[in-house]
Amino acid sequence: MPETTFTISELAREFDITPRTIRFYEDEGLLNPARKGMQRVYSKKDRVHLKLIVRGKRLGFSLAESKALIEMYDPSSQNTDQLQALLDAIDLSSERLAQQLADIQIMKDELANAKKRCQKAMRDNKK
Amino acid sequence: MPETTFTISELAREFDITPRTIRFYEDEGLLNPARKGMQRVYSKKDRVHLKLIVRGKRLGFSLAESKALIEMYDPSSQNTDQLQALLDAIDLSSERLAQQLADIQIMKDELANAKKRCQKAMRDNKK
DNA sequence: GATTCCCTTTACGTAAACGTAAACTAAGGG
DNA sequence: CCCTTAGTTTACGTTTACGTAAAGGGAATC
Repeated sequence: MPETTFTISELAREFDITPRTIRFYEDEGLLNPARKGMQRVYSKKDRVHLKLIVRGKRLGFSLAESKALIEMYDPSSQNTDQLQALLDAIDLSSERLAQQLADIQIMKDELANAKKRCQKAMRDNKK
Repeated sequence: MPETTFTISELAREFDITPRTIRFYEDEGLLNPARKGMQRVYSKKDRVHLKLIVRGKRLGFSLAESKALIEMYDPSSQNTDQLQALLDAIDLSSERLAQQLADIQIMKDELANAKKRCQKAMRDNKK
């Protein structure tokens, strides 16, 4: 059976962040680990949420945005208005990702050009 | 002949930021507009740089990173060591973009799933 | 039983990226 | 000549996302 719970430092190591950071995410309402006495005990679900936060950070998402993403995970037990708001939020996030995809394509092209110019400059330097 | 220079408020409108923000980028060394008396006069090149900054922001780049990207634009007049450092920086940025590309793909899938669950929950609510 | 870890809370500090307000200048219109 | 409309500098304020002590609890190990 694979490990089913995690300590704070295990997760910190895995995601290359500090325990302080993980506790901060909890303060901000993005995580809700169980407790065994005083100590936090993280479930697989908590780990999934943390993974989402870290991935969001790489894409420039604020913690508030990542929090919204986490809340998209369990749409049950919501009334119709909330569900509609969720759908709208999902569409908004999708648009943002599409924009980022386009931005990345442009940047990749520009970096490729920069690389060529750079290599040319190096050749010119040699002579 | 298309417009060849721009005022600060023109650029602010175009990129949906404030003049304060543009001046701040100048303070940080990311822009170097000409002056006509006291007023800043932005060239097409300045505009390209600003566009790069704004795109970088959408991808979560810090201003320091965007500054580095701008400096990749003109690799001439650099010695060999600097050029090698530039090439390394370009490769690093490319890796980062590749990671972001993968992150976006995962997020898109997850959002699609969330959307399905959400729509299902709405159907269940109706009944 | 003292040391060593790993965990905890509380709280002040900090860097980045601007926002906001004050006080001023310079150009153009009525 | 006054007013309005950009633009300018200077400077302090604010939010986000943590960093960094300080002070301590609890279990294991020497």
